[in-house]
Amino acid sequence: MARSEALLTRTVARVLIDSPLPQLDRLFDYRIPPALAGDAVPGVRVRVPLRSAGRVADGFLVEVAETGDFAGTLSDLDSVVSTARVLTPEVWTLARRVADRAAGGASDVVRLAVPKRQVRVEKAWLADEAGSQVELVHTVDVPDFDSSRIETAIATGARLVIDSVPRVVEVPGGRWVGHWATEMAAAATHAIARGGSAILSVPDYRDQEQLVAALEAVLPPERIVHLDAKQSNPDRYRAFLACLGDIPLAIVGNRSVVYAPAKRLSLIAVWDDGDPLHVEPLSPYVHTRDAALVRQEEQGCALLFLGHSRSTEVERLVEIGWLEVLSPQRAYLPKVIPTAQQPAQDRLAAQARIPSSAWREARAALEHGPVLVQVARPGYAPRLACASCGQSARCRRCEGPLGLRSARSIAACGWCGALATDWSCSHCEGTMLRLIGHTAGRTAEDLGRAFPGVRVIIADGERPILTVGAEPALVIATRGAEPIAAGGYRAVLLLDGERMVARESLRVGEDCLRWWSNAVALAAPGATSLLVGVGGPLASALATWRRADYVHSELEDRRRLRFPPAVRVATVTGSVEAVERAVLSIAEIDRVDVLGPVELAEGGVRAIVRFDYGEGTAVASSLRAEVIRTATSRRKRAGGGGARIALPTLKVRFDDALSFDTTEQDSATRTRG
DNA sequence: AGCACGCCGACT
DNA sequence: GTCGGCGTGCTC
Repeated sequence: MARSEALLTRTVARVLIDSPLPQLDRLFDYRIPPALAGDAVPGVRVRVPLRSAGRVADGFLVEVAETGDFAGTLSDLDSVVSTARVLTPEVWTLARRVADRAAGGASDVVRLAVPKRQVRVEKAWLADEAGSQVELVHTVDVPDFDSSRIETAIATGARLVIDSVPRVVEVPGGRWVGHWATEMAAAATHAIARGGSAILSVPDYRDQEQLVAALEAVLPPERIVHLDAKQSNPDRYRAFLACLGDIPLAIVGNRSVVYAPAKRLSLIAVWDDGDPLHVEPLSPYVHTRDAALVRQEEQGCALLFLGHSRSTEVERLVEIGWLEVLSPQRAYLPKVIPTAQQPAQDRLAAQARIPSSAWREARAALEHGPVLVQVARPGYAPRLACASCGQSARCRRCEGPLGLRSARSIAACGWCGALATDWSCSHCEGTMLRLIGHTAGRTAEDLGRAFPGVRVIIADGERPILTVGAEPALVIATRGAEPIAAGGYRAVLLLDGERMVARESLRVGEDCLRWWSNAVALAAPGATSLLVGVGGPLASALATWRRADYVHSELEDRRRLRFPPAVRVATVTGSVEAVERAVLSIAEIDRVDVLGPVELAEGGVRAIVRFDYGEGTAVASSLRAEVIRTATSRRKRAGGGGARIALPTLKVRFDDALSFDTTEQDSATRTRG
């Protein structure tokens, strides 16, 4: 009796409206009419009236309460769309926290977390209540690692960085995969054997294929579920609903899999967090790494970052003690030799610009099996450099890259907008600037001709190839699109290092190290990798395989210059007045500094705001308030004549890895290959 | 976004 | 007198 009375008083439904509008990004209270009391439970999809009768909006019922915080009279819930409780409390909390951290809307995150409803799929799932029988799962030791460390991590909810073994291995079924995939799969068996689920996030489908192959070797098929963008809507929804069931699963997918409604989540593992595909391209642009960190904190599950190299973000977390490093039990040192750009003796090799030592090495290796040639992607934007020493031209004030807004204009800083009027080179004191254009890419035909009589395989974005056999072949691949060779490559040639290093980006160093390390990890044991035309600390970091030392010093530089990830950044874009007000709203916060604003070619301006991690909450909530204010109050932009263009409203983007780069090139070509 | 409310110009 | 223009503001 007391129970039904309690039920009767709990008649307020708190609802998240499914809308991208920032001013609707909060909970709305509705009365639950008695007829809906049974179905109106947290997590279900609902329809609610909004503003006026007749107008209904979709939403999610987030909680049921006795009283709301709304003073006026409540409207009635219109209907409960279905009894499936698709927005679990954990995922709701995660979405809210992640959105707040990025000054975005929770429903934008929920839209990534909960796929579009598929009525047929949902009905079938609701009808199939009887839990199917499941096989017992046996744990598998994490190869080459102290498995007890990973077991303990999963039991205690620890956070680890795993230096993956740079090898390829054969899994039952004859598939060759990266060793990292077997590491991740083995960790998942430990989570599932303890009765918990594992979320495994990889940047792209090529990685996913390897991981699924590794999982199939150690788990029964009904324990593996994938959730990714390439699936059809019904498949995706079916996989999503499967996560809600009682059976612990290995849930595999790309970036948005971190929001999967995993039952009793005990592990999140992220492969290669430095890959830009881990950045969500939709607002609020949350990185897999950040969502995973928030979710780990919230749910106390274990968190693993696996990679062949380390991002500066992960390095920072290691240095502040948030992550612990786990290395293989014995050191795997791939043989990497940096070679100078000396001309080849062979005429055809010289024409293809392959140094003689590299050519000899490849020639010999081709007797025994496949050889990988990694090349850069075509086409980088031109940059400004010192005319005498060739070093990239940097702003005297903030170290930003100089660029030309138009062909005849004066050089200006891409970050702070300062004009480079009396520029002089910080390396050689030269005062003349020169525009460096693209270097003609070496064609695959040129490369093939240098090795007459050898089969040539080309792998890039247009010609994706996942695997090649063990027989001799010259495999020419753009970075990131390298196929896996059965048994590993007999030699690896990293040809375009010089061009990759010349890319105008804050992240060049760590990116190059990641591209090269991932290619080197495809070599057979004992095979040589040659890094052509690159010297200095980057080359020696690769040759000594002490990549963490390099990333450490890179992070030191960023600290000195107050660049991310030593600090956090937010880009604020919009009309002059809107950006001005937004910047003003955070001016009082400690140690906030502003670069710019600079004018944008598309109209409007952009400022970059820098702040310490500790001030993130304050900065995000102030900027969010400004976004809501600009969206609500109609901008009256008379201007006299009536040139009232649809001015860009205020946009805020946190932690954009590219915000310090002038070449937006890579944002357009972010997909691999 | 939509949609209502509100406060000034030319209409039966 | 009032019908309707769109600038302004709110949505439980």
